[in-house]
Amino acid sequence: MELELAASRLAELGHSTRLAIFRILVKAGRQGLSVGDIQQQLDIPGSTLSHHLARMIKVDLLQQRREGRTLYCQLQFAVVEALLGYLYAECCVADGQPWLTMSNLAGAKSAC
Amino acid sequence: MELELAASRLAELGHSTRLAIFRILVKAGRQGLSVGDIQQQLDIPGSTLSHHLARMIKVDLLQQRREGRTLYCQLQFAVVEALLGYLYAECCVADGQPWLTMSNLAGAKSAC
DNA sequence: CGATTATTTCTATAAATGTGGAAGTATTTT
DNA sequence: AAAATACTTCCACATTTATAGAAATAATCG
Repeated sequence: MELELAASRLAELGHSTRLAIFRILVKAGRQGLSVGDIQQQLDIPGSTLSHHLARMIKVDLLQQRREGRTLYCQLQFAVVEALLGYLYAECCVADGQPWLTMSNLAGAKSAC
Repeated sequence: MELELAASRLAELGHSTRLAIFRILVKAGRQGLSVGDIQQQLDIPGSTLSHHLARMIKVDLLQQRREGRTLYCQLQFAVVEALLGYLYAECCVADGQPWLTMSNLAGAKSAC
């Protein structure tokens, strides 16, 4: 992933409402969650939510699929993985040696 | 790190100029790099660069230290680590099992 | 078909952001 | 002390973004 694309995706994650959506959708897993359910969890107007979802879709962070009159949002897990991979790659080497190691992350990750 | 703080930091990384600064400063390591050197690498007006640096400083992504008339910028590596750790933690579990594994990341990381 | 549900698109508006020239500040040099 | 260097702050302006009500679209139900 090139810098411009990574930046545009990070920018979308860089908003509290959208980061909250991201969290909800990670938890929801591959099958996703309906817009209405997301709205209920966030308690924001539909048009506002729709705006944020559209932005995330635009940069491929998520997808929607329709089932009847319900729209389900699913995270594009591969894209998220690529984005984190990009960041991680950027953080590979500082002072001539890896500074962000797997175990550093594992430490942070252990909190979950 | 709470959601609001993480979002504000992601937002700062979510701009191509600032993400470029981030890359440069990772490479520069702990001792950092002067504003002038960053400016030379990016080829942008000083006032614009200063604006972006100020934003990154505001969310603790970087620090400045003065040496004579030169200001050195250093990444706050611990903060970056915490931010990535937060993201990883959020990505821990999907569909009742870990989906972003260390080896997934290692794959992405191997590109560097 | 008309009503209901689910969600988006339209529209307006306020606030934040990005950009860069010009002027100002800090520090060193001569 | 004046000049030079290294930046920042101030300012103005254009663009983007966030928010949310109202109207429109899509799909199902009675």
